[in-house]
Parts: sequence; structure tokens; C-alpha cells
Amino acid sequence: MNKIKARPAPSPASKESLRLWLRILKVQRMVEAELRERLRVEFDTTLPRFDVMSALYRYRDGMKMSELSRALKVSNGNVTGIVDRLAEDGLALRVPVPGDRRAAMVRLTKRGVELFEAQAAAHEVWVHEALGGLEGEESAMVTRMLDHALTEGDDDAE
Amino acid sequence: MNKIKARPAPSPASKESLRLWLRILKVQRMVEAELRERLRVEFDTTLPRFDVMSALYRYRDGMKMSELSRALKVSNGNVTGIVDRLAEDGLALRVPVPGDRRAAMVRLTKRGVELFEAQAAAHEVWVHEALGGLEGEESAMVTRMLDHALTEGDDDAE
DNA sequence: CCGATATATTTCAAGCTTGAAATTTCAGGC
DNA sequence: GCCTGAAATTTCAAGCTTGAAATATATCGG
Repeated sequence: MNKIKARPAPSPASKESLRLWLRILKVQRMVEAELRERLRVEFDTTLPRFDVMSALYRYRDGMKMSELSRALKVSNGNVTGIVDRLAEDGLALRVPVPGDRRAAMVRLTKRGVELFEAQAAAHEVWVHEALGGLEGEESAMVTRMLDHALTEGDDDAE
Repeated sequence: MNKIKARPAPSPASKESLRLWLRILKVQRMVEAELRERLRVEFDTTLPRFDVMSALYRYRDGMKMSELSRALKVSNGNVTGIVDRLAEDGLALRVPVPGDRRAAMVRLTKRGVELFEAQAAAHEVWVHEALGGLEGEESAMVTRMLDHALTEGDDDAE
């Protein structure tokens, strides 16, 4: 299983970025796999559904489909399907917007809010367990630095 | 669009972990969206294909399907489809393993190697652009800390 | 009011992803 | 040699994801 080292290293800086990127990916995949598994086993749901509910919980008076897809950074058509399924399960619903017959506000139902609160509490614990390798100060530092990376090439911060 | 702050904050530490996790996710999604778009436009390929080719490039004498899925942290059945499509395109092929008629080694073809090298060079530049907000020393520090988070709850490091 | 352009959303095909079930082959004990 | 259990891979259904095309409605200049 011998690894082969090739290509003459284009630039030290980009190599360093690449290393960082691979670490980010690795951590992300590890944590996400853990969360997905637990959501499935303990709540019989999926990460995309959790993400959508999380956004809807944050914006309790409802979000338009377009706001939802922008907030989650996923495509428009994607959100349609997930909201459809949440609606089928009675966890979310589409409310017509008075002045605009194209748009609809999506909101969590009462049941959706209650269910999400239970899921979110568990989720927070799971994340802490998964990332527990970092002490408080370290964690805050990484967060700040990633924030910095974020505000360099991106648009909408929190 | 007023955000509603609820739930009495279970623990400062887990809140901090959650903040970090959301930052990681945000960076990951931003960079990944960029890479996906560029791979599509400039090479007419996808991130999963690139990931598989990357692993196969690293292990030039070939990998078993199971090794591939373990390395990429994706499911078994997943890899089957991607390798199928790479094989259809003449970029990878399955080589029978002498002593074991169940297994097969997957390898890049010559064309696969050449194509990947072009893609990888571009990819490295794109990553650097996307994460350029971090200076060299900062970047190295975040990498180390994430590594630390990784080796606490995980198994196979590089 | 009309037409053109922009906005909000859905639909669709193709590909990705998972977890579970099915297949095939291997390895060891008997 | 046969059986049983393990290992390597594929198949499958369901859901996720994308980008592009289609639909429907809104807005605005004339």
C-alpha cells in the first residue's frame, strides 16, 4: 500500500492551504457521519431535515423557500423536496403570502417545534462529544480563525 | 426576520463546540460549492469522482473497493457506482486479484492519471484562493488544532 | 393596459449517498 | 469434502443534491 509522492510542489502556501482543507474535510465528515447516524437511530430523521428545521426554528415566523435555500446554501429545488416531506409528516407547512401569490412562507408546526427542540438538545451534546478534543480556548480560537477565512471571500455572515 | 433566542443554554462548553461546528460547516460548504462548480465548468466532472481519483492517484498500484470506501469514509455501495462511471469513461479499471476471486483492485488508467494531474493542479490553486484568508502560520495552527480534535475520538489518522 | 424583464417556486433528469439485503467467494473446523 | 461463518462486493429503494428548464406571478416603462 505504498503511497507515491509526486508533483514538485507548486507553492508552499497552497500546499499549506490544501493540508488545512483536507483536515477540515476530515473533521467535517467524521462529525457529520456521527450526527447522521444518531439522528437516524434516535429520531428516525436525516441531517437535511434537521438543517431545514433548524433554520425554521431560528426564524420562527417563517421563511420563504428562497430564503431557506440561501440560508442553507443549497439549491432551490432541493429545499422543495425536503419541505414537502416535512409537510407530509405534519412538521412544517406552507402559508400563502398575502401580497404575492408566487411566494409562500414555510413554518414549523407546533409539533415541529417541539420535536426540533428535543433533537437540538441531543444534537448539541453529540457535537460537543465529537469535537471534545478541543479545549474551550482552543475551540474559540479556531472558530475565530475560520471566521476570518470566511469573511475574506464570502458574502453573508451571521 | 427577527431571530428568536430560546432554550436556556445547556452548557457553555457545548455551546462553544456548537459554534465551532457551525463555522466548520460553513467553511466546508463554501469551499465545496466553489470546487464543485469549477470542476463542473472546467473539467466536466464532479467532486465525488475527483475524490475517488485522488485516492487512486495516491495509491497508484490500486486499491480494493473496500479500501477505497474506508479511505473516503463513504459507504460501500456508493463507491461501486462512481467507479462504474469512471470505468465507463476509461479513467479507471478493475483488475482481478490473483488469489481472491471476490476482490478486485481498482486503478487509474494512463488517461486517468494524466487527467487527474491536470485537475489536481487546478484544484490546489482553487483551494488556496478559497482559504486565502488565513496566513501561513495561522493556517498551520488551525490544521494542528483540527488534527488534535481528530485524534481524540477517531481511528485512522494519516 | 401591454409587453418585457425579473422573481418565486416547482419540476425534472442525472448523479450521489446511505443502510440493508443479496451474492459470491474464502477459510477453518470437522 | 462439507458446513458455517466471515469477507468483498453489488444491488436496491429511498432520499438528497444539483443545474437547468418550466410555470406562475409581479413589476415597470411606455
